[in-house]
Amino acid sequence: MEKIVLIDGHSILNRAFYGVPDLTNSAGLHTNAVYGFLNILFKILEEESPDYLTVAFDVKAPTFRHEIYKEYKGTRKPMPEELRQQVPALKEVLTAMGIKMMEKAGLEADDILGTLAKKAEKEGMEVSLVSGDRDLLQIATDVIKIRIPKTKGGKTEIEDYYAADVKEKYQVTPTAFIELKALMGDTADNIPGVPKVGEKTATELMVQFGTLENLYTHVDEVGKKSVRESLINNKELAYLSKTLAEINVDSPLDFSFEEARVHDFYTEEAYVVFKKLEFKNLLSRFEKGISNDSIIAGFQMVSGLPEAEEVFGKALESGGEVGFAILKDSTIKNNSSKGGKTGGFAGIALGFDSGRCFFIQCTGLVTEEYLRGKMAEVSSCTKLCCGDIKGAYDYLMCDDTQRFFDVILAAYLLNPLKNDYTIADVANEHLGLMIPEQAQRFGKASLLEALSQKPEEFTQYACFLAYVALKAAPVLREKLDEAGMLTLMNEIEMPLTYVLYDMEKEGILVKPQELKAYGEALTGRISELEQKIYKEAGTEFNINSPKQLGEILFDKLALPGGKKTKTGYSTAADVLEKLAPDHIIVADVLEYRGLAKLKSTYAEGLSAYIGEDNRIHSTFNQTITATGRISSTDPNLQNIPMRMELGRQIRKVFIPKEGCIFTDADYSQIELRILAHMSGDGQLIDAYRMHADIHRITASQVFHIPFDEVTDLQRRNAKAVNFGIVYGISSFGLSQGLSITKKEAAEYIEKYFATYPGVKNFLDKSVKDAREKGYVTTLFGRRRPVPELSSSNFMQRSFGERVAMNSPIQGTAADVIKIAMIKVHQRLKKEKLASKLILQVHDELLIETKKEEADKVQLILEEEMSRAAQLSVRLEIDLHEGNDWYEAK
DNA sequence: AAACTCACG
DNA sequence: ACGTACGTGAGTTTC
Repeated sequence: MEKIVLIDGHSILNRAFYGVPDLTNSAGLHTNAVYGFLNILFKILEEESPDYLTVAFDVKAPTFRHEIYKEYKGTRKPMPEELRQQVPALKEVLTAMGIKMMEKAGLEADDILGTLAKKAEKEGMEVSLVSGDRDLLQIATDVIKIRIPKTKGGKTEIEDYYAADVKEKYQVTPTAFIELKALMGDTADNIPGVPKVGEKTATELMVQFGTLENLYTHVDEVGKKSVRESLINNKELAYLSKTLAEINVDSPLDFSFEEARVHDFYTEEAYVVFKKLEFKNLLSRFEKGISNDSIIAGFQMVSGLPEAEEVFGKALESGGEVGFAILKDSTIKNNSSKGGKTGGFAGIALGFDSGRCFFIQCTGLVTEEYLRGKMAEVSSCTKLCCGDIKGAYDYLMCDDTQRFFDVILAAYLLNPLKNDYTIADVANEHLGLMIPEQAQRFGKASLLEALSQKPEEFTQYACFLAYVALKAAPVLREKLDEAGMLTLMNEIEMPLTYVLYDMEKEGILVKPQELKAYGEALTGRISELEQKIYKEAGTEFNINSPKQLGEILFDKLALPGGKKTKTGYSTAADVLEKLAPDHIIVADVLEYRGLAKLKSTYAEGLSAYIGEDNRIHSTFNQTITATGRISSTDPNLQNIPMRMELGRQIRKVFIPKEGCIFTDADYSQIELRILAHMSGDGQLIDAYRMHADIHRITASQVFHIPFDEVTDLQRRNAKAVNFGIVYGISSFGLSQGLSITKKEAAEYIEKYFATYPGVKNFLDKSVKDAREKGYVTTLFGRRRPVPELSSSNFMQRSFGERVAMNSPIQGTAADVIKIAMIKVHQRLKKEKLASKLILQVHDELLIETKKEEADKVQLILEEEMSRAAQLSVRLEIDLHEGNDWYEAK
C-alpha cells in the first residue's frame, strides 16, 4: 500500500520553536525552529518511508473559519519576530529539498490537510498526518493516523492516534471530537464554546448523548442545572462553534499526488541552504551525496625516508603558501602523568597549491626528530598556514609569525561566539566543503590507534587538515579584510600565539609541599565546622549539596528566604549572607563553603597539575571568549584567590625560580580609562587628568560635593556606578550591587549621565550601532555579534543591550593588553634578557625576573604597557615585585 | 550533561 | 510586567 505523509507546517514549526533552545547563524538569523522542524521531519521520514510528502501552510491567520466569528478573533498572540523570520527560511529549505508545499488563500492548513488526507484515503493510501495540535484528531480513521510530536527533555517523542486511539484517550469518536471541541471551546483557535462547559463536562455530555443533535433533542435530561441552562441559552453559539471547529475535508484544491512524490532530498540546493543556516549536524546527511573524490585523488601517504625527503623538498621549493597539520593527540596534562609530554605523534601532513597533499607518517627512519628538523627548516623560509598554530610551535623553528596564518584563529575572529572551532567547520563555512569531523571518523580512538586501524581513512583525514588550511587561508584573509580585522589578525592575534606558547612552555614554579600543607591546614577547621553544622541542623547531611542544604535551612529550620531557582531554594552566598547575622548555622555554612572551595579547587586542584619540574603549565586559550580576552585552563590560573586574605595566602606557593624575583604589573582601571577615551567625554577625561582617586572624583562630581568632603559611602556608591557603567548599566543591576532600591539606583544613574553626557551618548550609540549592524567593535576593529538584540524576549534583548555597551570596552582592554604582551615579549628577547613573561590575568602581567634584570624589566613593563595604546587619558601601571605572587601583588 | 556555587578581572 | 549586572573555568551533586 502506498503511503503519504502530510505535515502541518506552521504548527510543527511553532512546536519546534518553543521546544528547541535559541540558535542563530553567524548572520544573526534565528534558526532553532527550522532546525527543530527538520529533526522532526527526518525522524518521521525514517520511520515511515512514505511515497508522498506534502507540507501545508496557512496563508495567514486568522482566515476563513475565523472570519465568521469576528468578535472572537485576536486572542492569538502575535508571532514573535524570531519565529516569523524563520517561516521564509523554512520554505526556502523545503523548496531546496524539493518538498511539495500547499497553501491557498482562504484555506487553513487544517482544511488542506483534512482534504488531502481524505483524498488519499479514497485512493487507498495509508496516511500519516503530523501536527502539533489536537484539532486534527477529528479526521483520524483506521488508515489515517494523526501524529503529534512532543519534545520531552530534548527528545522528541511522537504520539500516534488512529480512530481507536482517539476513542480510548478521549472516550469519543473522531467525529464526536468536533462537537466535543465545540462545546468546550478553544481560545487559541477562537472557538467560543458553551459557557460553563469545560473539558470534563463536554466529555460527559458527548459520552452520554453521542452527538450535538441528540444532546439538544434531550437537553432536559442534562443533570446539572447551570449547565442545562447554559446549553439552552447558547444553542446558536454551540452550533456556530461546531462550524468553527469542523475541518473542511472537501476544500477545493488542485492537487496531484505525483507532485508530492518523494525523491532524494539531499540536493545541491539543499546543501547550500543548510550551510547558510549552519546546520552542521544535518550537513552530514549530504556526505554520500556530495563527493570529494576529486580532492581526495590528490592525497597520498608517505612512509619512507626518500619519499619524505622529496615532499619536504617540494615544500622548500614551493613559491607559494604551504598548508600543514601536526598529527598528534592533544596534550593531556591533567591526569596523573605529571608534566607529561604530548600524547602520540602520528606524523605531519603537507598540502600544496596544486592540490597535492601528503601525510608523512612518523615511522622507521622518519622519526619525530627528523620531522621536527624538516619542519623547522621549512618554517624558517616558507609561508605556512594551519589550524591551531600554538600547538604546532613545538615543530616549527622560528618565532617570527609573519609567515604564518592560523585559520582557526581567523574563524574565531570572524565569529567569536562559537563553542568550538574545527578544521571541518572551517571547511564547511568558508570553503563549502563537507568533511567529516575527527570523532565521526575514528570515534574515541587515539590518533595512533586510528592510524593503525584505518590507515587510508587516516591519510585522508590528515591531508584534509592541510588542504583545508591552505585553501581556506586566502578566503579567510579576504573576509578578515572586508571586516576590517586583517590588521588585528596579523599584528595582534598571530604574534600573540607565540607569546602564549612561550608562557605555556615556561609555566610557573610552585612549592608542592607548601600547597599540600595549606590544604591540610584547612582540613581541621572544615571537619570542625562540619560537626557544628550537623549539630545545629539536628541531622547529618551533605553540606555540599545545594538541594539538601536548602531543605535543611528553609524547610526544616524554616528560615526566611523562599525559593529562587527552578529546582528549589537558592543557597547562593548573597542569599545566605543576609541570614548569617541572625543564624549561626548559616554563618558556619558560609565559612565551610569558603574553606571547602579553597581546599578542593585550589589546594587539591592545583596539586594535580604540578609537573616534574615543579611547575604548573596552564593552557592559554585564544578562541574562547566573546570579547577577545584570553582564558586559562588546566588549570585556570586567572582565578587564584585574591580578595579574601585566607585565599590570597595561596599565592605564596607561586614562586620565582632560583636567582629570580617576580615583577607584577597591572593596569589601573583600564576599562574606565578606555571608556573615557572611546566616549570622548570631556569631564571624564579631565577627571583622569586630575591624577587622583577616580571613584572619589566621580562621587564629588556626580553628587556635587567638594572632593575632600566625599564620604566613604559616597565613594563606594560612585565606585559601584563606575562598575555598572562598564557592565552595561541597568538600574536593577546597580540596585543589586549596592543593596538599594531600583529607584535610588535609577537616580544615581541619571545623575551620572548628567555629569558625563558623553558617556551616555557613547553607550547609546553602541546599542544603536549594534542594532543596525548586528555587531559592535573595539578600538582595534575586533567584532562581537549581538544577535540577542533582535529577540522579542525582553530579558534577552536587555542582555543584548548590556553586551553592546560592555563588549567594546572589555574587548578594547583585551586588545590593549595583548599588544602589551607582544611588545614586552619582544623587548625581553631583543634586549637578550633571561626574564620571562609567565602569566596574564586580564589587566595584569607577571614576569619571572632575573634579579640583576629587575630594573630593566620594570622599565620595559612600564613603557610597553602604557604605550600599548595612545588614548586621550594616560594608561597608568601599578608595579610590584616580590619573592612570591602574594608579595608581588 | 546540567545545575549550582564561587574563584578571578 | 518581564527579572539581570560584563567576561571566564572548575568542583560538586544530581539527573
